[in-house]
Amino acid sequence: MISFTEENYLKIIYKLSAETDHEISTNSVAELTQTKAASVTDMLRKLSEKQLVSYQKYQGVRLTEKGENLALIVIRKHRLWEVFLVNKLGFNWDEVHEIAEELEHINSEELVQRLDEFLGFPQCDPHGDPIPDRNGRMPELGYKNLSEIGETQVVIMMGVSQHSTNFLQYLAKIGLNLGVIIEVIEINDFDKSLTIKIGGDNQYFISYEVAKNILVKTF
Amino acid sequence: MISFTEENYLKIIYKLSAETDHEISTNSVAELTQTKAASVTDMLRKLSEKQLVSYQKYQGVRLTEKGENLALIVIRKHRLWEVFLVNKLGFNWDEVHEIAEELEHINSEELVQRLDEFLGFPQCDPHGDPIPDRNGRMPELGYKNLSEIGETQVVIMMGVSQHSTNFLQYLAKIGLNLGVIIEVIEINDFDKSLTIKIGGDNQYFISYEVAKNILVKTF
DNA sequence: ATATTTTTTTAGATTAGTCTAAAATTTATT
DNA sequence: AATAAATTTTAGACTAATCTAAAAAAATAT
Ligand SMILES: [Mn+2]
Ligand SMILES: [Mn+2]
Ligand SMILES: [Mn+2]
Ligand SMILES: [Mn+2]
Repeated sequence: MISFTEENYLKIIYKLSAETDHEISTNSVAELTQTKAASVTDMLRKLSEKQLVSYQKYQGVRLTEKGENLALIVIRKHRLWEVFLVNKLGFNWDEVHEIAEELEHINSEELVQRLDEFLGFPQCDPHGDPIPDRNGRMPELGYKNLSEIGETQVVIMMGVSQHSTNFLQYLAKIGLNLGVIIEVIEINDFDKSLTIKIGGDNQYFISYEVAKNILVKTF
Repeated sequence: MISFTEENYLKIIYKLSAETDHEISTNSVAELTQTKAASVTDMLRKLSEKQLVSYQKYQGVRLTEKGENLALIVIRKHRLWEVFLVNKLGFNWDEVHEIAEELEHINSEELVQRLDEFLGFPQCDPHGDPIPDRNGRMPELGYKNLSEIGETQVVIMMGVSQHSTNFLQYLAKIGLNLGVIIEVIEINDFDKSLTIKIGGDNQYFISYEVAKNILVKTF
């Protein structure tokens, strides 16, 4: 069997792997698990024995197919529960991440299937992240980061790629909600910050850092 | 903070306390937690330090008010999740106990409140067990055990006080479902076993052991 | 090419929860 | 009341997950 803790490591290695095709470093895992590098080394050896990651000391780590499948199952559960919390229980999208961090470890395939059905087989979670199907296949939603959009283009906001309460509440404050129409007015060459128009109305100035974490759909 | 494991001990001590007004023995706790007496002793000392139980060595254990409140919160969560699984996800009542054993440890008051509301503030779970309110007060449902009912009396089945899959599937087989009408035809003096008529139709012979675990409402 | 810095691993300890085997205490039986 | 039996606790050990401090390896800078 796989423990709660092991599942968290797999999920975090998966997330880091999405951003690079190199092996993942011990330190970067330590940062996300909020543990020390020494603890990560121990866990990597254990996961490696279970054939969930391939790991050579000093060379970083990579998920095996088996490890990736398990990671995707956990992510599927996390995102389905987030949909449940928002669509059925009426939570705000900035309130659900922590609860889903617990719910994602509940162990029952039957439960996940029935939950999926109960929610109407959603394609993405309240933050716009795609939900893997029962076989771990991620639907391709084709969203882009707002930071990749050129001047004068008009897009619809579909999600975020950062879930911290801070960030989500900042977005709410300036009116960046799911489904709003965003026009890129101007991009500052120097720091890539941008001026945008939200809903054809208010004009706002946002940093590159913020834009990078906003998912949009082009027309 | 209180751990998953500690919560399970509290719940089990609560359950045992309902059947007696003596202190609870180390061995009886060990049996329900599926651990050894030595492990229970360790845990009782720990719970005692946290003021969740009162415990003197060799004298058995009893919940403090604080411990009882925590136990009731866990039981509330367990039963609400069981209602969710049956009423919303369409599980059978004999399939939900194990899953609820995991869900009951999810930590969020807000979640429990919203779930309660979403379910329409149910008074009892799919097995007929009362659901404590947010303050830990158990609704008084006034159900009796079928074993206490006299000959010729007619009652409605409202629940069970034993949740094992075995038992529930046996009930399903002979047609003892929630809401059925049961007439006590004859009680055997010797072993207290009884002959009953289910739904005005089929006549069945059931043991005292079974009757003791069936909750009924009189007219 | 060395030296310095950073990253990673090892060594040794700690805490929670569990176990077995032995000792202590309580309960039951003669 | 003394002995036997059952229950409970202690002692000592184990595993999972973590930590700090020191050692080893890799990356970077001179
Ligand atoms: Mn989340
Ligand atoms: Mn999400
Ligand atoms: Mn149950
Ligand atoms: Mn129940």
